[in-house]
Amino acid sequence: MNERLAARGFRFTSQREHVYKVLLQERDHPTAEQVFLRAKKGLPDISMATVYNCLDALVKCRLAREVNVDRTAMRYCPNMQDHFHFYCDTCGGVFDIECLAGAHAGEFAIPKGFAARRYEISIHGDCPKCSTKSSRAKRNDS
Amino acid sequence: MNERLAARGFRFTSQREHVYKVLLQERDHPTAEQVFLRAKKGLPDISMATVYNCLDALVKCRLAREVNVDRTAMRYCPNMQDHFHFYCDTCGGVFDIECLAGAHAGEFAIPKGFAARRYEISIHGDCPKCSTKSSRAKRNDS
DNA sequence: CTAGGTGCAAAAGGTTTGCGGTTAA
DNA sequence: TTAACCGCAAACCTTTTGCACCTAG
Repeated sequence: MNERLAARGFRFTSQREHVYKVLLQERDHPTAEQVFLRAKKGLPDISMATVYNCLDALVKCRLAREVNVDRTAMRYCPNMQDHFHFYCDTCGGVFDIECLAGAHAGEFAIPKGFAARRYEISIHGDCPKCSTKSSRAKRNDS
Repeated sequence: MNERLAARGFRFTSQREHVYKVLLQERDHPTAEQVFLRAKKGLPDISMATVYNCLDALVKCRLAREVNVDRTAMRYCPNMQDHFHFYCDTCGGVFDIECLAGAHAGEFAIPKGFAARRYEISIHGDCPKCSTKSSRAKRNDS
């Protein structure tokens, strides 16, 4: 990662290294706060601001992506392959969904004149664990 | 809209009526604050909290949708037909994109066990106005 | 040596909440 | 009549910023 940081003019610091390691360790799309709590185990003096700074640096040098779900806290994802996300309505988990390469560009009726640069697809529903649970429980929801 | 509100146990109030009218009037996906400013013209004493309450009621009784762009303020959209959004990177505008009915369900390699309930597709790029402007200007961006 | 990074605390931006008074049904 | 709603202000949560000190290059 040193080269990646350097390529964009960022310095290599122990905090950035550690935050990246934390991100790679448990690929569950943690929020900044979750990263902060995990990072503190190895680097007890790290601050929230530094975690944000480190995550920002990782995003800028393309070692991580930001993942947005509704208005909840930003989540971070070190999977840089082209992929989408599945959001579980029940447990709140975020799962990577592989993207069938280049399959989408022509799919939408984008009116003339719009210059599309980036697609983002989110799929909401129940993850395998929660979908078997809820079909067993047959719970009544709002 | 009275029936729609009543159907979900909401009362019909002048504030809710007015906020809905404001939303229909200018379909540019305004933020709560923009709705607030526009609503004040007709209802000078309305408060931000009430605007949030009204928008929330409209969303809950399916007269409006919430539209999320990155981490900016929530936007509101009274177009209840199935559609996606195009976000202009240059002017920040949000545009409705018609959805080719049911065209997407099979497109993604969703692993077995995931129960998809809702798809959300955002397309980022330049709107017609900005894309002609930028091709004329040939500006160097970050 | 020094530009950039760190940690802290305080502020910002968007949204939600608690509360006393008001109103639709 | 009364539960729901309103307006206000204060709280809340996530993210950003200002600043003094520190450190990688």
